[in-house]
Amino acid sequence: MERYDPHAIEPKWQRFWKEKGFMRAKEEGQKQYVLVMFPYPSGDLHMGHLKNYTMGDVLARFRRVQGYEVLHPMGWDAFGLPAENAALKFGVHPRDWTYENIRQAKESLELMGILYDWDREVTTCEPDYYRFNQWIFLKMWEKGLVYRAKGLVNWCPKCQTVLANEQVVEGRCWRHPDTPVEKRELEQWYLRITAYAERLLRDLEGLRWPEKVKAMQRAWIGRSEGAEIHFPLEGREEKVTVFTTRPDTLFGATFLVLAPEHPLTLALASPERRAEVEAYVEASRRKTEIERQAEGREKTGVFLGAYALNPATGERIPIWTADYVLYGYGTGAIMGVPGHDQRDFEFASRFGLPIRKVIERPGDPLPEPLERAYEEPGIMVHSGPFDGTPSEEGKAKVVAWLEERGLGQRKVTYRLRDWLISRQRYWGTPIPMVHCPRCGVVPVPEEELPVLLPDLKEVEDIRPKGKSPLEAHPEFYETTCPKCGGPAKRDTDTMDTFFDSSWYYLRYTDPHNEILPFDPEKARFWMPVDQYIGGVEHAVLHLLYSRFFTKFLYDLGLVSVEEPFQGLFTQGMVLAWTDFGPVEVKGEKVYLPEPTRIMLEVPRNELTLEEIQKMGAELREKEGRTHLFKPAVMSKSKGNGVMVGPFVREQGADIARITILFAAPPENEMVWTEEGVQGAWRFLNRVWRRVAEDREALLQVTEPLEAGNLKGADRALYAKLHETLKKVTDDLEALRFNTAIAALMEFLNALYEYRRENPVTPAYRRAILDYLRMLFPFAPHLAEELWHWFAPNSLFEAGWPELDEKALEKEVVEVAVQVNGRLRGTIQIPKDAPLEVARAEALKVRNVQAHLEGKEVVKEIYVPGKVLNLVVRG
RNA sequence: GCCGGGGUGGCGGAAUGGUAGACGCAGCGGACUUAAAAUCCGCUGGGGGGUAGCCCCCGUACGGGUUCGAGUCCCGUCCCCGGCACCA
Repeated sequence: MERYDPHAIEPKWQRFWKEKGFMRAKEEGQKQYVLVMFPYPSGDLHMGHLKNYTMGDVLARFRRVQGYEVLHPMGWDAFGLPAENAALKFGVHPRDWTYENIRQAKESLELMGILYDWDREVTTCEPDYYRFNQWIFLKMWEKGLVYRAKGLVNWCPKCQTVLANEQVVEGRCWRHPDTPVEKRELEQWYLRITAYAERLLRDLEGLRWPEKVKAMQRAWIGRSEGAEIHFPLEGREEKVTVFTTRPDTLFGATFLVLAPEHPLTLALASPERRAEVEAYVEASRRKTEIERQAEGREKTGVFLGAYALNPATGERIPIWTADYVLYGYGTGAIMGVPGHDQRDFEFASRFGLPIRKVIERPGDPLPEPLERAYEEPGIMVHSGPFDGTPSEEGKAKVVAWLEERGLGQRKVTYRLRDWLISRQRYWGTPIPMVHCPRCGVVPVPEEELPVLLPDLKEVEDIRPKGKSPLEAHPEFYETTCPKCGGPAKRDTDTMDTFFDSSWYYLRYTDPHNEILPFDPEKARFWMPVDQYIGGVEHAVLHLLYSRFFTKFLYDLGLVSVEEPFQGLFTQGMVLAWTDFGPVEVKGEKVYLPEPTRIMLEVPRNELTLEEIQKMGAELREKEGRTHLFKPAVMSKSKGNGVMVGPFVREQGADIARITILFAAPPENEMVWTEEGVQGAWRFLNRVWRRVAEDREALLQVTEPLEAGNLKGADRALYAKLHETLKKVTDDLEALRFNTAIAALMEFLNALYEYRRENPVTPAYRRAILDYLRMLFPFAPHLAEELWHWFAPNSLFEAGWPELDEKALEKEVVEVAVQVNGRLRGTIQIPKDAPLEVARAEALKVRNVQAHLEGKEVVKEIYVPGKVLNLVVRG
């Protein structure tokens, strides 16, 4: 008998599938769009990268054999900083570096047996693609969704470019977690995503997405209902408008606070206070987000020397500026209600401002003076005509009162900001705009697209310098104005690469279209993506932007759906045991040569054994020394990645696939281990041997299977086959790959058990062949090889086994017998046996008898096929 | 602090309100082998009892509750992971 040798069979079937084009997608029949977030091509791939694509491949194959037309495409998010950085480091052009990486990645994907419709490959750095970035940008411009504005923006000193709000994480650059983001005053391009805030929020409801991701998007959009209230100024015509969610506390507003950046802050400062106010504004502008946070929550601020009037009480109240008020939210100004907002309370306490109670706690009156702000609902007091009103009702009543007098109005505010898309970098899509000294900003006419990214040959040309590298290239920016024909200058910034990835899934539906980004009819056929698979790190980046783009294109009539991704699955990461270096162990303490921050808030170089255990780490001997090992996310920098090429060449693609899929539920983290690989190998080898040992006998079975007339072991095997089929099918539908494989292992055990006692029969033959069909999505090479021993066609053509519902109906079932809810035995009875039969059978069980001894049965609960519970007394 | 998700053997993890621990890893015992590997068979939550077939008790973070019956539902508490965080 031949041995299972993955190396001998895998390349053969990979070539076969490719030649046959089983994954070529056609617009006919029932469709399934299976999509995995396309990668940034960064080099050789390790198993951490491959988990996603393996999951997508399993699902795509499953859908294909189920009979769907499946769109399972792949492409490359090819613009971006790493290519430039590599160019700077190695002196190679970003394009060459990118394409070499794409070549390597493709090779890894093919080695794993992951099949795509490569005719639809999309690479975002190609002019054929990015010309439509420019096209979409111009359409947005036409619709008023693109604008240029000057303001304080986030600047990453490492990237040497501005960032969108979504790309700032805890005050730091998302790509450089060690680098605080600075603020700069710049004029930049924005997309008006805020115009879609309400729809982006509302349409989350219907999506089959993880609750976690929906919650993150909701929080990011940050809708809140309240009111804008206008406070007249003392001695001036203008008013200060504030936003509040608590109009019911208006009578308790004893001061106003403007954000330092608010235009009125400097304008309102009195001559005596001016210097101090200016200094405060200047200081807060210089502070990074990180520095602000480092100061703790200690409130700072200065009095402007100006006063406003509380529109409800007519009271004269002071106006301050403080950096706890954010310019970007609401109106950038608040009314200070220290009695009922803890932040205002702290501010008022620090600066001696009056604190007034205007909401009373029902049943348990608040102490006076207040010890802290009372923020819960209550009854309005000291509020003139509103006294006695419950505060929740008071909100609407106060707003109505204000509206009647023209002092304010109801208002819904969002935290979402417009998307800053300019980037001062080379390797991206040029922004198709021209600056004309006479006509101002003029869009490049559609027929002149694409605005080509010039091919900069010198590394120094690419290096970011705090402004766009293209700024140094007159051959690029010198142009004529499309409107007046006079000399003009092209915009030299490039687009955020998230623009590229915001519509790539639409390009797959029609990747070669030269006139439009895609044919609306083709998009209509394929959209929406039925199952999207990717990392949770894009919860408020790519996934939000893509939803925005889809809605925009929907409004243009180009897409028929308002939401791009019906189903979303966020997979867990792949970890590997990682050597964190030698350590010294003394008693209960472990000493590291350098301070570490693995799992610690503060870096330390001393750990206790208990801490090590708690963080899931281990001490292992290596070359005569003790090393600290701990599972860590596979990454190039840690050098702990199991590389695809070498692994597949030594062990095999199917083994890698099973290892990844079986180790843990796909949404969880998984640790790649040698034991896991061993287990996968054992499983597949067992499949091989089961089939190989019976190969000749199976070929000799010619009589057809009569499912209705099976007896004994054959009948049991057939029933188990269909139970397994149901389980595997359901699990695949829900992407529960680990339990699907567990069911396949269980059935394999049943096949071994069967053959210990029984010959090869038609029922057994059917079980083996259907088994291979079920195994196909998971371990396609092995399944295809074994299948071909018995059949001339491919498993792609064999289809998914049809479920025989009748086989699931057991005639004899095992029923648990409980006495007072505790298991005391089991009985075998016909499926539909009445209570009398079940009771009679149960009473024959000795252990049940023992527990009924001398007791009276007062109640019998019988769930046919499940349980008989005898409730006794005495 | 707020929001989301969790807490089940030595480990990864299974369980539509109905026999907790499927499947696998690790471990233990046996067969085969000169030996090892591989493979095959068996055992494997904790405690106790019995010559044995087996039986009993405890057990899904903790405390209550609903129910004939709770890992699953409800209330409260603790802990862990992830996200957000001066958003008025």
